[in-house]
Amino acid sequence: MLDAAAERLVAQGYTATTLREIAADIGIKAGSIYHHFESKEDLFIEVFSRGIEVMVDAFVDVDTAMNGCDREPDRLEAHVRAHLGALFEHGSFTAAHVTAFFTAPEELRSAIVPLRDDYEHRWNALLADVLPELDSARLPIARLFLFGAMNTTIEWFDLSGDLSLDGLANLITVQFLEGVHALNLQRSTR
Amino acid sequence: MLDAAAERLVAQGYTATTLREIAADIGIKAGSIYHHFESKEDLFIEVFSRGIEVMVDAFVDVDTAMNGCDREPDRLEAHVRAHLGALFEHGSFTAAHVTAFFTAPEELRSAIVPLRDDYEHRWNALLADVLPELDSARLPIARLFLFGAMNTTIEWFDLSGDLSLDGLANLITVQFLEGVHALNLQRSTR
DNA sequence: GCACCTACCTAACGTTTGTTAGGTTCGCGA
DNA sequence: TCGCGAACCTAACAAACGTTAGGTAGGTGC
Repeated sequence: MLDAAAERLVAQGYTATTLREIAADIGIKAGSIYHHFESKEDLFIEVFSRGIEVMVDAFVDVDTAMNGCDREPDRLEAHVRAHLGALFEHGSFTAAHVTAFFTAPEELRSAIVPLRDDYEHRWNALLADVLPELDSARLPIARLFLFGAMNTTIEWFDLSGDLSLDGLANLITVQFLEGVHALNLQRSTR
Repeated sequence: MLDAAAERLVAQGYTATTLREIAADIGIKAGSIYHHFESKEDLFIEVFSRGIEVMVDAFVDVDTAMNGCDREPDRLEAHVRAHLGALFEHGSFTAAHVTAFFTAPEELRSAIVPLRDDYEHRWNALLADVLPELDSARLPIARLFLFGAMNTTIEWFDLSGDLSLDGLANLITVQFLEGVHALNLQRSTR
């Protein structure tokens, strides 16, 4: 049922997704949803929360697996790969979150924001490690750049195409890192 | 009226934007909208179309202004600046297009796709000039990268902040170009 | 065998939506 | 001055929405 809700979210956004559709997808009637959730808002809070949980879990997994790694670029690439994995390989929750979060009403969003902040803080800490030359003002911008590059892939990347998720993660990581380095060079030589 | 519709689109998406709201914003009643447009779909087709027109106009302007320019990176940066300008400086049409296009029903989208294709082709041609070393398979991916970087700025960039639009355009262009160069180096030395 | 809970259903409610038919106001051209 | 069309209004329509109250089938524990 949560899966069905997430898939509808990806395809149609919050307002256009009706409880009757979700119910029909799993073979029950709309009223029965209220046996499991108090409201439409409640249901989608759960969906969006799981979307972040999937991302955070993937992040933590990489952190522990990469514990002894001393090559920072490799650590970053592993995390990029994990984020893309959350988007494409672990159901529709993360994809629903990334595409439909801003289509949800404000009251719902504010309930989710703390979870989002947690995930963003983890990335800020990671980027501060990988790119120690970046001052604290530029760091969030760099993160937003990277998030933009990763999250817009859901609009065009095809899992069954020529490019693999590993390849895509490498592409994004290299392009991001070299881009940031180039910006630093440009600034310091001016 | 089109402006009001565009602003509502940015804030709420397609389905959540009602004709009564738009009418109230400009001081008329919902029924009166049908004197100017045949349907809600028709109204928003016009909004989305203008969103692209603004981008295409900005693109063409740069093309003519930069006619005698032989430094390709500068040409690219000017186009990036123009795209960002369309997003932030020429009303809400382009912003509405970029944020809400995927929240619109499929029938409406398919009416707009040809216009989108036209704009994408212009960018493909531009990138083919600026990055002649890129083969035709990688070129659309590079464009999607760049579009992702530019379009996600509407979610966080603040016109009244420290960073100017010129500065942002330079940031994105340098980061993009150097990233692509680095990828090519990595490939050719393997 | 009885009570009870979970999971679902039916049927309706009030509201809001896009849309329409018919009427009013106002300004311009002949 | 008359006619006409553009711009807008009122009032309602059917459909769809989230939501609720009350009822039913089946399994579990005592």
